[in-house]
Amino acid sequence: MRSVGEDRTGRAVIRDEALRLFAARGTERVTVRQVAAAAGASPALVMHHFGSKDGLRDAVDQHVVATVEELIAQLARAAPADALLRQLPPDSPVPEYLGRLLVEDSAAGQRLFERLLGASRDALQVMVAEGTASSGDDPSVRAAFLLVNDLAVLLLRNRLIHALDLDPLSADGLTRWTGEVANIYAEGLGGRSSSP
Amino acid sequence: MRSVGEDRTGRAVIRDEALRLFAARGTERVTVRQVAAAAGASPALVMHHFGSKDGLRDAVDQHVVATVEELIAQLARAAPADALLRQLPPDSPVPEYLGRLLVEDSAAGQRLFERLLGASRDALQVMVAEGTASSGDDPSVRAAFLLVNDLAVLLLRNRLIHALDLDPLSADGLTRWTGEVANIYAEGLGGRSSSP
DNA sequence: CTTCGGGCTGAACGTCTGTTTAGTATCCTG
DNA sequence: CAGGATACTAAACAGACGTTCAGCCCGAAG
Repeated sequence: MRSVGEDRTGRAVIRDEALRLFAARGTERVTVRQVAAAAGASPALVMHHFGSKDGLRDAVDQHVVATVEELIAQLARAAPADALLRQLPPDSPVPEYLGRLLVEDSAAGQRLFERLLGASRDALQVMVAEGTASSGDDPSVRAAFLLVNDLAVLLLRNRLIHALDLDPLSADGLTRWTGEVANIYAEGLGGRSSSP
Repeated sequence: MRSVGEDRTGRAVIRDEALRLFAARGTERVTVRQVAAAAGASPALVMHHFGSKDGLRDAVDQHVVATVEELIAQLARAAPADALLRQLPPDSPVPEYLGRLLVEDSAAGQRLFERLLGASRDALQVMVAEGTASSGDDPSVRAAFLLVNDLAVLLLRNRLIHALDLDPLSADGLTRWTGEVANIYAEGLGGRSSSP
């Protein structure tokens, strides 16, 4: 099955194609046969490697979570979550899959969210120590607010692309978005514009 | 099929039960047979009233969109989107369904998002006119940011419930959440606590 | 009373699903 | 070279799915 120039194992090819399809259409709307066809394999091979469709989904989950953990580890501290995404190729299916993972009621998604919330808490504490932020009346809620604001862009990316004609995860979009966010976080909604 | 004290039509019962199930599990994971059973009817009756499962989903979409439009209309101007949700019963399936509607790639969801973005723009302009906010360097992005921050709570509600042990849509949760948000919007992240 | 039409049902249909099975080719290992 | 694991396939299976169909029940209209 593997084509000549291909260095991934057949298992990895199937996993990657599943990731692409799951991200684009959602797990439920993608069949094992479609994954197999996209990977140039037979449905039975998918079962051979992953045991079941659930097993395939678990493997994709695990792969995406590992990718995200790696990104978090690279930017150890105080880096805005948006910046993480610059490290992914612009057509990566990871952000969209991540969105689905976080919205669905899966154990993997809940675990990941709690991990991210911890990272958000840490980042906030660093900023407090640096004097660039206050921890607010309710530090847990403040950290959660900062996190979900970053994640919202992921979850509503397609809505924003069509409504604003701007992909908030493109280079241009990221600049405009984070610019406005930094502005608000610095001085609140009332703050004078940075270019008055 | 209608029970004695029931004043809804059979059609409405099916639509409401479908809304409940779709909100909880997602459209794909709910079968026509499950909706029919929940409504105390036969699968064939669902088809009789809605033509197809897609027709049922369209009817639910339309009903939810109408509910939301009504809420928007009631609080004509400058009210935080969170406050809208106080008007719904605490166990209403509408917020969760709304979240799914906005995340999925449906035309209805896109239309609704654009409507909400318009409302957010209007609210921001009102605040600017009142002098309680600046329109920022990029008013469109600023309005979008404010909107998706409100929507993020909807989309990640279940994650927050489990991670913080706090439902941001409960009375208590809404107070804590909006308190922190108001704090940040008023003075930015660096602003001194409101109860020092 | 008859007729009509909408609410409603049980049973079936064809299709698609995830999965199993039995078997072939390929490659490493001893 | 023997032999056993591993990668892989075609074909079939059982069940669930959305949907269709023929017909029942019952209140309203003529």
